[in-house]
Amino acid sequence: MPTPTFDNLPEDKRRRIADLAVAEFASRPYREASLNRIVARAGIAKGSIYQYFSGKLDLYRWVVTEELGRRKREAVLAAVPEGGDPKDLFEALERQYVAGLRLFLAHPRLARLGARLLDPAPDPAVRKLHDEARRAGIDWLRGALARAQERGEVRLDLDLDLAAHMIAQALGIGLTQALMARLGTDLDRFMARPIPKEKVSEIEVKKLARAAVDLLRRGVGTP
Amino acid sequence: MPTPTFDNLPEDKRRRIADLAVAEFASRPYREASLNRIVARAGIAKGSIYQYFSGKLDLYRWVVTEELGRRKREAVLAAVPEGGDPKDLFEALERQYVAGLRLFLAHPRLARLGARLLDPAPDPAVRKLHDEARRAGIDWLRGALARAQERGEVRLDLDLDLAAHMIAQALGIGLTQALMARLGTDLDRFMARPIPKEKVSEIEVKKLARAAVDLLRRGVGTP
Amino acid sequence: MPTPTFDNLPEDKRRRIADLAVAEFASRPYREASLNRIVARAGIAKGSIYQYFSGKLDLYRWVVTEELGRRKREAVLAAVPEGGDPKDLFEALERQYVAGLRLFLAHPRLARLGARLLDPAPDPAVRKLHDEARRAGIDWLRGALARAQERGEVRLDLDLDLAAHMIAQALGIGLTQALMARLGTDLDRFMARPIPKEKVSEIEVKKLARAAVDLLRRGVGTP
Amino acid sequence: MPTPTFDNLPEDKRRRIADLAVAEFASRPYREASLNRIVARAGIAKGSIYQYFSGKLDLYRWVVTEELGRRKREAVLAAVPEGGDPKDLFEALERQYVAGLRLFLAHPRLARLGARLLDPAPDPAVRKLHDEARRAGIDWLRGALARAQERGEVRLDLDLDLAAHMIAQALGIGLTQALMARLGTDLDRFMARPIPKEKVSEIEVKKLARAAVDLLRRGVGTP
DNA sequence: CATGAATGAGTGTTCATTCAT
DNA sequence: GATGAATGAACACTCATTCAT
Repeated sequence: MPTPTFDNLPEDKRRRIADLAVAEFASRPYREASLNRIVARAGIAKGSIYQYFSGKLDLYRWVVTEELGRRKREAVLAAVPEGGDPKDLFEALERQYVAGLRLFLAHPRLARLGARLLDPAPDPAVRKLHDEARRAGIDWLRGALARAQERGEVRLDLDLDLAAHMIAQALGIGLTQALMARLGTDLDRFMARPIPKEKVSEIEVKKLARAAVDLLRRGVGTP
Repeated sequence: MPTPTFDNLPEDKRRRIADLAVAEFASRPYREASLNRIVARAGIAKGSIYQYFSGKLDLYRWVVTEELGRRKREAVLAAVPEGGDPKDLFEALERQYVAGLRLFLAHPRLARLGARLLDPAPDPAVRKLHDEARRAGIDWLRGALARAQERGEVRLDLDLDLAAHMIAQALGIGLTQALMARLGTDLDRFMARPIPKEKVSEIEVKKLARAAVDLLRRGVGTP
Repeated sequence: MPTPTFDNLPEDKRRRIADLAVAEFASRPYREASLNRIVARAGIAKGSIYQYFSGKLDLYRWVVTEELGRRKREAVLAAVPEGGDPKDLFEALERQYVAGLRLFLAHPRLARLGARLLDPAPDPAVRKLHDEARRAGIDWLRGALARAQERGEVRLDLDLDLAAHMIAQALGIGLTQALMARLGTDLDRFMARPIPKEKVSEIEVKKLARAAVDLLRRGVGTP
Repeated sequence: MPTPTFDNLPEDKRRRIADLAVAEFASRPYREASLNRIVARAGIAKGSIYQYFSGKLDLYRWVVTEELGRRKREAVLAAVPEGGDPKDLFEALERQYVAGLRLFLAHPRLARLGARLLDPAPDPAVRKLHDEARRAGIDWLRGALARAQERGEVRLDLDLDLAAHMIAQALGIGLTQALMARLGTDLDRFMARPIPKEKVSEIEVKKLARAAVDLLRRGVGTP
């Protein structure tokens, strides 16, 4: 976690460092990501990054928890206002995935970083971090499914564990990949030429999220 | 692809090298995987690996296509005999995933390698390899869905593209992760202490595959 | 020097090896030239080259003395018949340089190899070889100058040693470079796309040799 | 080009590295020159050289342009004061070559490096560097000849291109080789036991340069 | 508090040569 | 006589981290 020194940094410097770190860790697995590149691009001294964080791992941990989490929350909040409370789990999930896809379109690097966070890492400390993130996602989803089951929205014979794992993958990565395919590109080309910001995509996004959640509703919902 | 030199190697030496290569590439992303480690563990000279393959990429390509492909095919074939032709897409998928989970239990490293094959790589050549593998999987699945749709097994209003992407993720990674969770372990701990080879798992495996495909059938099948 | 084994080789195999060796040693300084490349391109076994020559140095020595020498002699002989004996040193030199330029145009690799033979080499054995070749050239030229001096074709106050060194360089490399410049190309581009074989060059070659020797005649000839 | 880090180095360390780099690149063609050797002799860590230069090519480029150029300029300046403006091209050339020979006697490695700079290199980037250096020398010489021609110092029917190429070779390499021969040694033996710094050589040098330029004057000068 | 020089282990790759078959 | 597998030293280059200033 960042030292007070980092927190006291001028806002723009702090932002620059954070953004470059996100970009670096998004573009390569942990080990291959390079502090050298980050400090060089940020225009700060090599030693300085060690004044802000205790090392590479510390910076990474901050980036994938605090920074990524904060921006995810912002994205979800920004998407909430449209209509009151969701009427069931599926509507809630739909909203969430719309928010996720929008975040992805606007800040593909964050989405990429989120995806990296899920795959297994050779380094034990990093692996632990990733495992925890993955587990947290699954746990939240299973909890949501359980509560929906109690409300009668989800069929009683569903294997919640299994469903949580499948849904997490299907809607986490599967959905964004489907969106990429629909836009006739792929994740990497999209990241290279970031945001056409077309209106089309907004409609597309909603349609996609709806179709995905529809598939889900049939699969796990009460008949 | 391997040189004749490699093909002419004594069977046990060739196997040792192949297995160590699988293990190395399974345990780390391409860039971090180390030829040094492979040759050291294989007890061969550094230069020798270049007698067998034209370089790291060549070895990797062989490992993830030929070697991984061969053992996948073997696993699927071994699982076929149980009962005649599958009666529909869902039964076919169920068999396939049973075979996949068995392969995973017996050779977790291969499964891991298969998973690595799906995530994006910084190196362009490697990325291309991964992209092709991913695309091939998706394409096969979409084709299967389309044929099933014609046979009336899949509802007509289904977005095949979206479904293919979601199913690929849900059943590829999601399923094995669910299995790990069920066994009270995770991928890495499982790999470290490889095969309890419990009978339980065989039953578990079938139940899991059935439940997963059931979810699928409701989600995409004709009502 | 080649073993009897090499001499007994079928003509075409021997030629193939010789030509590829010339090409390789022409394209890179000794140390960088690769036996691996030669045997690979010749389609012979790695060990075979050691049946023909005692090692890299031996092959190189043969290539730059026997092989290069033989082809130079052939070129000079081919150029002789035009007109009887040369009437003085300058006419003799002119003929020789015409022959040299023609050889260069027809077989740039040989010329290149000849040039490489002149520059200093880090390896002591190779350096010795180069030194001897250079010295031989200089000595021949000084001898020719001395004889011409006795015949009254060269002024008596000329520093023969100095003149020999200067002429060797000026007409050896300088002349071919001037030719390249005239053809609007350079040595490397010319070697890559070898022989336009234009008639123009024949005239150009004679004009160039004549102009060069004219310069020489004024510089060192009797007034 | 060197990083600020290199420029900020203590003078003696910087000089040590520069001199060792000159020595290394002078003694071997680019590819064979070894950064390992340089750092080992300089007593610095392998990584340090990459703090000073972006890589081998960068170091080489600096050595053959900045470092070699600077010392050449110094040598020429040091030779200037003797007598006012040169009265014609030939006197100018004579002065220049005296300066060159002196530089060579005092710092044979620099001269050697300069010679290496002229011969063709397998590596494209290095070749480009060498080509440019060679072309610059030829162009300067042709320009000087053209201007002298206008002043009536050079005969009008001279082929300037040809002459420039020949003179460049004759006086560049040919002259120093003649000097070596005169001193009864050769370039490599001379470099190994560097500077007898005999007074003889000063006289010898002037005589040699004069004789060479005399040859030139007759060859290209107006009758 | 910022700086930036120094480090040394690590990477993939190429090479000439040997020698048992 | 031909083969081709094995070798290990050498190469340029990158990296996270330390620490004196």
